[in-house]
Amino acid sequence: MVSQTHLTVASGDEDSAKRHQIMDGARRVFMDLGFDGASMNEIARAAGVSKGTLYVYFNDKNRLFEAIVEQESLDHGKKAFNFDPTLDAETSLKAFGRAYIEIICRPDGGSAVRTVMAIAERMPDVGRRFYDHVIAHTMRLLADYLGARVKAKELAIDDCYLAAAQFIMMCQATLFQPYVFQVKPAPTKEQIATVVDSATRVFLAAYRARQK
Amino acid sequence: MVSQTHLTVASGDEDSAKRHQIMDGARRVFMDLGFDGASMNEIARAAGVSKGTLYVYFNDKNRLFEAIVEQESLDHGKKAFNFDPTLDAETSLKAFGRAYIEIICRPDGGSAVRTVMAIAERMPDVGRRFYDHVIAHTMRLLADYLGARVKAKELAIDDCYLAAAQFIMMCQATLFQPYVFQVKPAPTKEQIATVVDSATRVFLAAYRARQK
Amino acid sequence: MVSQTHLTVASGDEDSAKRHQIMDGARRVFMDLGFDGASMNEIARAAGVSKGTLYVYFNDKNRLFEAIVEQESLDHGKKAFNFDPTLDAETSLKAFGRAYIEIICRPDGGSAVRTVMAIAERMPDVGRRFYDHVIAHTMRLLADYLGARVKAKELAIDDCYLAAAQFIMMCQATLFQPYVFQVKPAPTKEQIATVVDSATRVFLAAYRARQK
Amino acid sequence: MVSQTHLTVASGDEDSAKRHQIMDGARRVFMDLGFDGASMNEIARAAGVSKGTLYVYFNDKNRLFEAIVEQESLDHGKKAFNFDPTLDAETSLKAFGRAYIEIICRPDGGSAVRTVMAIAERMPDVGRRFYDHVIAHTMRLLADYLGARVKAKELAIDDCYLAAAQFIMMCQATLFQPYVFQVKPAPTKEQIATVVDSATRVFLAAYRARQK
DNA sequence: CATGAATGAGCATTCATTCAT
DNA sequence: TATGAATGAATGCTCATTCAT
Repeated sequence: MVSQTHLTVASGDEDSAKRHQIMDGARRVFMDLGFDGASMNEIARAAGVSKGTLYVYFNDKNRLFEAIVEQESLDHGKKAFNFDPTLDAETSLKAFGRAYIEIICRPDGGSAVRTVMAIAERMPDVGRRFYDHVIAHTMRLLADYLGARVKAKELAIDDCYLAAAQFIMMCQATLFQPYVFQVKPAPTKEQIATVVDSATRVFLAAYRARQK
Repeated sequence: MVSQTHLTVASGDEDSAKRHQIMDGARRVFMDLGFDGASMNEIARAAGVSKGTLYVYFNDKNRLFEAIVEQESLDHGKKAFNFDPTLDAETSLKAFGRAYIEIICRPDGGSAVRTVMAIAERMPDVGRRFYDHVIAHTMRLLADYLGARVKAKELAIDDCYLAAAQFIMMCQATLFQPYVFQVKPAPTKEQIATVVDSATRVFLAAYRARQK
Repeated sequence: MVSQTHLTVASGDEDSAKRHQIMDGARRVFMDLGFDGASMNEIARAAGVSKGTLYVYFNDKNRLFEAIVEQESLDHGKKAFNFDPTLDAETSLKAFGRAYIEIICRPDGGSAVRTVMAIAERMPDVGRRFYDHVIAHTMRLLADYLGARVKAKELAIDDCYLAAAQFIMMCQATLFQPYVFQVKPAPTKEQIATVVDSATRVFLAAYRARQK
Repeated sequence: MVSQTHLTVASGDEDSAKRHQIMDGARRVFMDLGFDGASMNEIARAAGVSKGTLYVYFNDKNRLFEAIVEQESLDHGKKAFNFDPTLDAETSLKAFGRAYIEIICRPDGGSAVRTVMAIAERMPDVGRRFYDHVIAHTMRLLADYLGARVKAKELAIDDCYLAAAQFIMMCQATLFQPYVFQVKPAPTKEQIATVVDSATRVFLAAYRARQK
């Protein structure tokens, strides 16, 4: 039995409906307005609970924010980018690239990155954990896959983690930054396909094992 | 009662010494603490002027912030990454890549990206202009250089802007995000060299024109 | 819907075990932290009941506090400082003085005085009743005893109530105020003896009947 | 030049008119309602300034309260109970006793004792300093005077400090406690005279040197 | 033009109280 | 009857902004 709030152990557990309701409202407000821009008043309104109730479930604004980022991280981590190590690189990279960009360029995806990045200086732990769970985690998954393809002699890569990062970054080219800086709306599937395909081409040109 | 001194132009010029003094102080505070974290009090202290004086030169906090981002954009734009279109790609790309990463991963450089990104949802114009002047501008410069090298038959590229973006993104791989999420300090020159060299290799593997 | 359980008498009796349980917890919290410093939450915890139950037995915080002060008064009043009107003054005064100081300088005794005094301006009735039941009551007991000794020709006193007050106040000299202002801890039995003995000496020097 | 507030050094010094204005308003509210009962809003209203201004002159509510108690202590300490060591005891004691009771039973005087006593448990330093500057200080003055009269062979006292405390406490008999518990209004001069005269009589009966 | 004292709306947080279960 | 989740008014405090000097 995990007692998570200090005084009044709030209705049931970490998984109470109210708790979810609060986190849902808070996520929207935090992601839209940033940590400082979001007021507990507005969060309460968005969540459809009273201000007091917020504090029954979360000790303070920081803790509420951290809980949301943590949740976001877990959700993200669960999106298993099902890498099949026996599948060929071109197919896998394209599929992964599309899925990845679709996630981070969805309203909430981008906002989470932006929101956490914004607060990282003042809440380094939050930044660190988010980076590790969301960004580095994905890179590690991809790196592992690449390692498998190296073993399978399809690819020739020295530093698989660096290569994974390169691929992920290339997939974002011309898509993520305009989106996060509010220059363009979320990219269409076609735009994503174009960029991811190009990234895949470049990647394979450099890293495909030269067959004899 | 005739109001003459309303718009941005206040006492004297846009270029008065006081104005610069204020902007210098404000830049430091904004970049360190973010828009919301920066208080006008602290800005006044950092700038060495009184709080009232701030409002003589800038109508409000937003305008002061916008002026600083604008200035930052211009400064950045002036950093002509002197591309010599006659120089070969490998040399040019490596030189550019290193200079670029050193800039965006310098404490203040990174903070500007982070700070503007953080506020982009609430101040879309600021985000847009920053993106255009700083990020897209650099990509266009690189794209133009790449175009020249295509013309010179050294490179074979369909979409030079996309290619430019790919290169710039690859240069950031494993460097910029850990830095901006406070996971790692600013990268050393050696780390930068390693990543940029690898990006260059990948890039050229894909885009070097096949000599007959 | 007939509301039956509104006034002070709730579940069962004024003397129900729950009621006592609540008052015991509340007394500790109120005396430690003062009226404003005590929160109903903490009182509920100290009493081992839920917050809601507090309101079943007491209409509100004020009423709970009043009930406790009343109880305290009654308890205090019951501490019959068994004056034997046939006993000689010196013995009786010393015994009474020691007992009295030990009571008001015990952590809880002093806290009650302090706590009630603190709130007296905002809850004059509470102050009045406490003064009457606790302080004046004791003075009257002592005054009555002194009256008996006057009748017995041992003492010569015009205003026995004033004399009683004088003795009681003298007993507190250098003991009660440092204690209540947190300058010194509760006095030891030796310190009490010294001060009470001195008070008795002064008192008798002034009020002992001059024997023919 | 004493800089007393941290950021904006408030208008001039510790003695600025505004500061006094705030303290005057705050004193009334604190003494009437106690520390917890007084809200900064009400204090601002009573002082005729805005809430923000309160915080320009005092870091927080505690500091404002402490400043007032300190001021009260100083004021009290300055009330030199001009003891002339050559004057006879009866005259001096009566004069002192009346002056003393008039002070501590004046609306504000009594409230200060009550207010400080009430908070002493949570702000021990405040209690200690008040006790030392106000209560013990006066006792020391009287004790010194008594010492002089002992030297002059008018009085015979072992422990002058204890004797001083006894006299001061006796003067309060039937006056201070009913007043502070809101049972009676501040005593009249006649009531004070009666009690002080009686205290003096008792005191001298015990402590007058026996002339041969 | 420059100042900095003053403002008051806004913030995060607490807590006495209510009420469905 | 007893609970404890939920409430929302009130609190201490901050800070962008104004304005008399």
